[in-house]
Amino acid sequence: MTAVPHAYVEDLHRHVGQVVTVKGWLYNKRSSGKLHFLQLRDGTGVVQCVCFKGNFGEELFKQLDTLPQESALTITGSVKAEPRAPGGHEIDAQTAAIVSVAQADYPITPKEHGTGFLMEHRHLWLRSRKQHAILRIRARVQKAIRDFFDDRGFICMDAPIFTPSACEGTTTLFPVEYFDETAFLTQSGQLYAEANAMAFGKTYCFGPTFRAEKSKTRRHLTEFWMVEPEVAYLELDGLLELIEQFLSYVVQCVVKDRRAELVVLERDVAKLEKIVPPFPRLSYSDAVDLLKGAGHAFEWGGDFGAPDETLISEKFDKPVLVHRYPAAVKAFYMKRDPQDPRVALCVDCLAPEGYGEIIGGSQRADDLAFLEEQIAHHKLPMEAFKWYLDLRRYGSVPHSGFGLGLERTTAWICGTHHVRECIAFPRMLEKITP
RNA sequence: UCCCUGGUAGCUCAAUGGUAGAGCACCCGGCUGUUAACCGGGUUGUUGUAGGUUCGAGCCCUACCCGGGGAGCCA
Repeated sequence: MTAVPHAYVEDLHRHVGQVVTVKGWLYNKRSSGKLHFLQLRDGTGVVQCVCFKGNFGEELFKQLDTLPQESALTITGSVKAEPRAPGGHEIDAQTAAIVSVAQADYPITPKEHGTGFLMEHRHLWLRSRKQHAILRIRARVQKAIRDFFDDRGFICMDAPIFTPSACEGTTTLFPVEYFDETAFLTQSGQLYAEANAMAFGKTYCFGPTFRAEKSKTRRHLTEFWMVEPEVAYLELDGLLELIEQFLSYVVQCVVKDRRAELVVLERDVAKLEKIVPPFPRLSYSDAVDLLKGAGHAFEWGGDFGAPDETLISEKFDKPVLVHRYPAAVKAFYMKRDPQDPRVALCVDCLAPEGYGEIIGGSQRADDLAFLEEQIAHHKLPMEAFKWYLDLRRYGSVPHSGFGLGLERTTAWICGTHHVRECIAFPRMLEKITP
C-alpha cells in the first residue's frame, strides 16, 4: 500500500481525482443523519469534506458527529471539483483520524461577536476567515515592500530598537532599563537610516516602532511596523516620485496576488486597481484653500487634524501627496524650501477613503549650522545629536526619505475599520494581552 | 489629559420603576446534499462594583472600575 500524499487545501486543484490526506482543524460542520459535512481548515484554506455513513464505521461516524469545533483531525479522501464549494473543491472522505478533541466550549462561534471580546481571544480569532485574509495581505504587503527596495538596489539596514534618546523630542517614548541607564524603544529609525544612506547611498530599514502616546483611535497602535527608505542625493521632487512608484507597486502586488482575500473582505478591488502613478500633488497652501472652500475654519500655519485630512483625501480617488507644510509644525531635521523659508520640503501621503496619513517624509536639512540652530531651538540635547551632526560635517549631501506605516497601509488596502486587525497581536493603549 | 458612549446568560442583544427574556453556543433526539443547515426538546443569571432614593431598581441619583469611539499627537 502506497502512502497517501498530504495536500494543502490551497493546492487541491492539482489533485482532482486523486486520493489525498488533508490535515487541519474542524472549522464548522453540518449533519444530515447519515451524512456529515465537515468544514476542514488547514491554514491555507477551508475545504468541505463529505462523509457518508456507509464509508465509516459506526463508532467513528458517531464520533465525527459530536466532534467539537476546532478539534484537530486529518481526513483522507478523493478530491472532486465542485463549483458550488468555496475554493472550488470538496473531498469525498473515505476515512478520518482524530488528532485531538477540542473542549466543547470554543469561544468563537460562527455567529457574530464584538471586537472587544474577539480581541481578548486574539490568539483564537486569528483562525477566522477575515483575520486570515487580512494577515495574508499584510504579509504580501511586507514582501512587496522588501521586493520593491531590494530590486532597486536599496540595502536593507535595520536600525536599533534600543535608542539613547528621542529622535524628535515631541512624542512620548517607552523607557526601558538598559543596565545602569535608561534607554528608550525606538520611535523612528530615520536618523540611523540617514547615516546608512551616507554609507550605502540607497538604504531602508523595516522594523517595529514604539509610540507611548495615549492615542485611543482606530488609527493608532503603540507598537507598529514602519519601513523607512533613505536616499542620498535625492531631493523632494524625486522623493514624491519614489513614493508614488512604491505605493503603486505595493497595492498592485496585493491586487494581483491576494484578490481572493480582498473578496473575502468585501473590498472594492476596482478602487485599488486605480492606484497607479501619477498621484495628485497639493501644496499645503493649496490644501488650506481646499479646506476653506469646503467650509472648514482653518488658518494657514496650523497642522491638519484628522477630519481635515479625511476631507482632503476624499476629494481624490488616489493617495494624495501634500507637500511643503509650515516648518513650525514639522520636525527639526527637515530642510527649508529655498523659495519660501516658512515651509519645509516635506510630504505627507494621505490614503483615500479617510484612512489618514500613511506616509510622512522629507528632504533632510543638510546644513550643519542650520541643524545646530534647530536642535537648540527645539531645546533638544545637542550632545545626543553629536554623531548625527557628523553626517553634515563629513560630506553632507542633499538626501531624502520617508516612513510608511505598515498597519495603516494594510488597513487601507483591506478596507478594515481598525488598524488593530492588521497585526497579529496588537499593542494598544492599556492593551497588552494576549 | 479631555469629550462622547456603553457594561443584562459563554456570545449578540431585548426588557414604561412592577414575575429577567430571545437568538446563537452547549446537551439529547431526528434528517443521505448541507452552505452562519434545518426541525423537536433541554441546561444557562450576584443585571460591572459600592452606596443612595423608593412599598418595589436592570431601569432613577452619586462615586468608582472596565470596555468602545473620538480630540490632541502621529505612521
